[in-house]
Amino acid sequence: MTRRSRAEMLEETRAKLIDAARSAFAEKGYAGASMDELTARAGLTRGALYHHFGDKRGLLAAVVDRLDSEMAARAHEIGQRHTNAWEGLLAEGGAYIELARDPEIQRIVLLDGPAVLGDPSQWPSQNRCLLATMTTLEALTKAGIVKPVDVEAAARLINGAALNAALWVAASDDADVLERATDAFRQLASGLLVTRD
Amino acid sequence: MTRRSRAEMLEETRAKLIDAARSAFAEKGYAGASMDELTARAGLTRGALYHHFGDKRGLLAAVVDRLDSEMAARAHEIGQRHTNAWEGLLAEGGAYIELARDPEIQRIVLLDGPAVLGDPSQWPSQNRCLLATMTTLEALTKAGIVKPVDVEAAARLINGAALNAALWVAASDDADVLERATDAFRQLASGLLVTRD
DNA sequence: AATTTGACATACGCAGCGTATGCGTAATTA
DNA sequence: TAATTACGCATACGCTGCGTATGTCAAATT
Repeated sequence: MTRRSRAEMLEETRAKLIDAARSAFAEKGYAGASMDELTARAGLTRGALYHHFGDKRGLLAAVVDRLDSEMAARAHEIGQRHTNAWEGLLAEGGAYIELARDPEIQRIVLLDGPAVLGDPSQWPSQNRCLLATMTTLEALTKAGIVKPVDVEAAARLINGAALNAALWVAASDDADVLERATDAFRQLASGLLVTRD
Repeated sequence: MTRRSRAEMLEETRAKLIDAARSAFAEKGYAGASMDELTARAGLTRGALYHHFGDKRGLLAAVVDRLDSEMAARAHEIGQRHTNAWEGLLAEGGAYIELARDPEIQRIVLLDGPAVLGDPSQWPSQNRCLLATMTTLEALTKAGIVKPVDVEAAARLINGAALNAALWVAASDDADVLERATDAFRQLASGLLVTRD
């Protein structure tokens, strides 16, 4: 049996709670998820929860922060794969659309998150996805590929469009909706280009 | 004293409840609003509420439907003011951004609505805003001003971008953010044009 | 005039959150 | 190493608030 320090145990408990909350929130939604059941499933009680996260909201914030990081990392990595920077931006947007098809991300980050925590752009996670897009856009303007635009504004609109599209894609069973959404996304984004297509 | 038929009373009660719910949801949020307090403020009890709307969710749906209609009407009317159809579309988008600055619309339609009722595109109101945008886009493509695009997909992305921008504008105190958002919106939308600017 | 319908009020039960409190073990100090 | 403190977590309690079952009375129907 490995000896475990107190700090290690603490981290493990936090992780167990976040994991349990992640599935519970995804399955039942934030309001529908019971803290009693959630903590019990993690082999703990509500006591642990309030000790670490203050309240139910705090737990959601922690879960959202986790998911937000994972999304940004994956999308940015996909964008990096492209040697062509412009194609990279498009791929990044497409990645958001695909990522947001994940039921966990939809329910927690896109639906319950904003309602409970308020506007995403004010989240302490600083909306890493947004920052990633801004970085990419910045590089594209400096390279003269994209018109000199307000980078933050453009990034927000692009992300908003992509995430909204994702909700649409996810809600419809039609298989070709994903393609329709990505196509339209490319067309819209081309509005930022210096030269067309 | 005017004589009132039973049907008139019914409509009046519904209206009183919807009005009360509208302010309550806007002020405290959906979860934070108490049905007891809400109905009492309207001079009624929860009995009336469950009789007319089934449950709390049903009441929210009714309120959202109301707001959705109002938004679509106002935005479309603003769009119609322009003789130039393309400028009309841009104005319509701009109108959404401005409309969504209304705290009631933000909180109820943009934040709580999706969380409680699910993806807006599945709402029974059929998202009148979306339909309005689609109609405008359809006309523009037929006129050869806009590239032949998937109208529904494009409309969804445009609306998503606009509504997201609105959340941003509302959350920041900066006065010039509204202008930055609308400018970026125009640039993005120009991606749909056959010829540039 | 008798009966039915329907719009609301009243009453009840139960789930679930937050807080106050208690307990035991690991860290700290001497 | 013995005594004390700190802290991670469990237990216990009260309160709010939703949904439902039931009651009531006036309007509509016959």
